[in-house]
Amino acid sequence: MNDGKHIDISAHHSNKNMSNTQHAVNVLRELIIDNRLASGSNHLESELAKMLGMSRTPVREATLILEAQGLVEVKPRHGIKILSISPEDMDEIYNILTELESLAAELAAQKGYTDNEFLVAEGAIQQMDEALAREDREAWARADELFHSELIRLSGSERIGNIFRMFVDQVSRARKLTLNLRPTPTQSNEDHRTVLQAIRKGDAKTARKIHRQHRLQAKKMLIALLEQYGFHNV
Amino acid sequence: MNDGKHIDISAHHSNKNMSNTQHAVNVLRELIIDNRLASGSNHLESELAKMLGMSRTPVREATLILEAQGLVEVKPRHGIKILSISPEDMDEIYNILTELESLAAELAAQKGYTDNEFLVAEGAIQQMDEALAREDREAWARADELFHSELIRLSGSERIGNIFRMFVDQVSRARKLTLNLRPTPTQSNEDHRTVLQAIRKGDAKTARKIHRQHRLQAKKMLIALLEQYGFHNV
DNA sequence: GAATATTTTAATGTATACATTAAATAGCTT
DNA sequence: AAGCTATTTAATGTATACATTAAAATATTC
Repeated sequence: MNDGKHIDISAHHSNKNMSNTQHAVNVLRELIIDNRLASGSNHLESELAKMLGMSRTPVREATLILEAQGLVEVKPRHGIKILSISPEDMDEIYNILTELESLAAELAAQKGYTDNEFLVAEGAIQQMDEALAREDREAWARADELFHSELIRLSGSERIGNIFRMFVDQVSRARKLTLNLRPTPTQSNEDHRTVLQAIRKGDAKTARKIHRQHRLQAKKMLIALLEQYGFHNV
Repeated sequence: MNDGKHIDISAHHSNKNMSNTQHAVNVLRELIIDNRLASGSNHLESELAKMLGMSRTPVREATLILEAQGLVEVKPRHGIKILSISPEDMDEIYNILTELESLAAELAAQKGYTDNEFLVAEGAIQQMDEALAREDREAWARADELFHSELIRLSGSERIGNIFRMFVDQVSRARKLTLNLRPTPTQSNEDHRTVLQAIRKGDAKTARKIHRQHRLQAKKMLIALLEQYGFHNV
């Protein structure tokens, strides 16, 4: 069921004090969002266990956790399926992310943070500017991710964070795929600046509104790209 | 770690063709949301396994799934902890439910459903009226739940549904607790009618707005009750 | 030869034995 | 007796053997 290709699973995870189950979750998650375990592919428990150098037990546990996070589907006699994402899935997920992030922006604005709480978010915006200036899209994407997760962090809601990360993982492959197909994201940087400014001023309504528009715009663009290039299952 | 009290786990689940793991998830979930496994209590794997009449393996798998759904916390040497809900948690969860349901209302309105698609939602509203008339709060709560989950169903989004159910489960005990403490929910019935009317007319904006207000109002009332009665951990 | 019944196979589901390890306890040392 | 160390204990974490079962392969019937 696998081509036997060697897969480097050393990853960036210090296996120290970590159960095999947790390690399996981390490694499999990384393999999936990096598209090294191809979306749509099926894998036997024993295959994954062999690959990860452990027995089936922790692998089974890991796949159940990953299933709860929407990354795989465990189908009794057909192996563990790496779920793919269609334009319709993107629409669904971005709708949810839009709501969660808009809520996060609103909550962050209501917190009355002091200036030094925004250092990371500001840094992210600056990195985005710099990346854009030298046309480094990878760097831009990393900074963009940082800004968005920082926004979530500033909301102070652990639960929003959990759901957010879950869905960001689900769309990760599609995001990477469109990174070099999309137009230069100048508007994004502008939007982020405006949102952060509103949060800083405690203007929850504006923060919410602008961020919402920002996300809806991104959704529209991404889905159009996926459809234009015929990516029906990423 | 348990008082040994007999617990009826026959539940309403036909164990037919269902794995022990799935069965354990269903039974434990029900015991938790019914408060028969007290919030805050800790339980050993072996204790739960004995209670459910199966080995530790499927119980372990079940607890991992329930942990991913936010109902328990698996703490290595302290057992499986049934998570309790504070007023702050309620605030967090209701904020998320508000966004998800408002989104669902908007999406439902955009679907252009025909009249017979609203039969269940209408039935729920009617049941709520009847329950209110005879002051049967249990029946009212059931019908209210039905209306809300029907709204989610009408959104057509499986993912919204999954997250929705997850958080509804998490607040279930608090909800039951406040059911007989809250004022007569006449406004709720009115709101539901208005939202459904907007959805029927395809007025997404209104559906969203009214439902949002409806939920924010409910949140405020519930949290006030919890604090007023000193329920810091439900 | 197509359709059906039977056997085989291979994967998952489950129980259990064992390994590991954090906490509790007992035993020293001063 | 307080504080440290060693030992014991009990729970989780993991591997593995076994049970179950869906799918595949084979045999059988007409």
